[in-house]
Amino acid sequence: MAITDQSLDEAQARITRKHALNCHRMKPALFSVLCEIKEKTVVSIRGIQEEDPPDAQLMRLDNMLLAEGVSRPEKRGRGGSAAVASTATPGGCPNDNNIEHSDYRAKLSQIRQIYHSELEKYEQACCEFTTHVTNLLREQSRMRPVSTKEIEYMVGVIHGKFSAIQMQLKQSTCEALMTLRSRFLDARRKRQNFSKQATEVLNEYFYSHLSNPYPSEEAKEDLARKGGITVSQVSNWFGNKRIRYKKNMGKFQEEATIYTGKSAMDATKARALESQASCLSMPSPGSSGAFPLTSDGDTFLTLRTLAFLQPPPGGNCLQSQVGWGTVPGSLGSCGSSEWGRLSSHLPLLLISYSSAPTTWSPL
DNA sequence: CATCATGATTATGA
DNA sequence: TCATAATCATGATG
Repeated sequence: MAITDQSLDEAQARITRKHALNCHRMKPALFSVLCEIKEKTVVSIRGIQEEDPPDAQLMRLDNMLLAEGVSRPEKRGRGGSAAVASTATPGGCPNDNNIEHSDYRAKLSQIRQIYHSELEKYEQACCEFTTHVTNLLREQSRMRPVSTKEIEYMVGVIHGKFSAIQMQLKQSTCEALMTLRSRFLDARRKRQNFSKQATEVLNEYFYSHLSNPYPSEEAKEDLARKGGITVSQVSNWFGNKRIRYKKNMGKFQEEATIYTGKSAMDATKARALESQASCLSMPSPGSSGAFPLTSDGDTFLTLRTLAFLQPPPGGNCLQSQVGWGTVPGSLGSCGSSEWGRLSSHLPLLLISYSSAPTTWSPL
């Protein structure tokens, strides 16, 4: 902007005019007249506090922003009470565990950044405008009657306007959040088959722990790592697998032979074991279900144990399989034929499986 | 396009 | 809080 002589002159002129007015001998008279007029015309200024009611909506927005980790727990005075109320939800941190999508996080932080910079801008503008108006009114108060209450009122009005803008900002931020979220959820819902590696690893574990296919947290982590999937995916998989296996064991026989065969052959002593196992021949149908297993230990130990040991006393080893079903007597009906067929191919495996159906509840 | 397979979500119960 | 069972929705296949 060019500062011309002319503009300088004009400014100068304005200042002198003001000064002249202030010093004019008639000024006190003018002032009192203005006071009188005001007295008659002005409507009493109502209290400044009447912008509270529509806060329910604002609180909802605040809560959402806080829950999403967009707005921090907030130390500012304004709206502090709302923020306090919302801290009742302890999930302030984005520790949702399930939400680890990097894309999601990136977009979220982008939203957060925009939100904060906008918020700051508005606040700064609000401050500037407020001081500007205050100064203006103060200055004018020398010329005309302006009570401090009026100034406060104006400030309140300004704050009201700006908080309306803020609310709009919050609203649009929330909208952005919603769309982001829904997009993310959609993406999550979109199913993608696991890699061969993953299913392999999972199936191997499942079939070699058929007696108790409940991997511990560590085991899940291990499987997740090996399969390149998340722990919750492992959990999902096992949940689905257990129920579907139980529902239709026949359908899974082939798979079972593949995977248990695979893991069995991995062992160096597979051959020896097989011969041992075949020596056992078919345990009588009635007794097969009664073989207790040692917890969820590995199959081969179990096989060995089974091959050489009679059922140990106590027979409480199945306690960990309770979840697989609590009706011991159900074996004969639902399990035996399946196991029989399976075992005709792999006598050795029959034993490792034999404990599983014993504990399954009938369908 | 119909159908099955399968990963994810939801409702429910212990 | 976890497991189960049912269900949803999509991917794969013929």
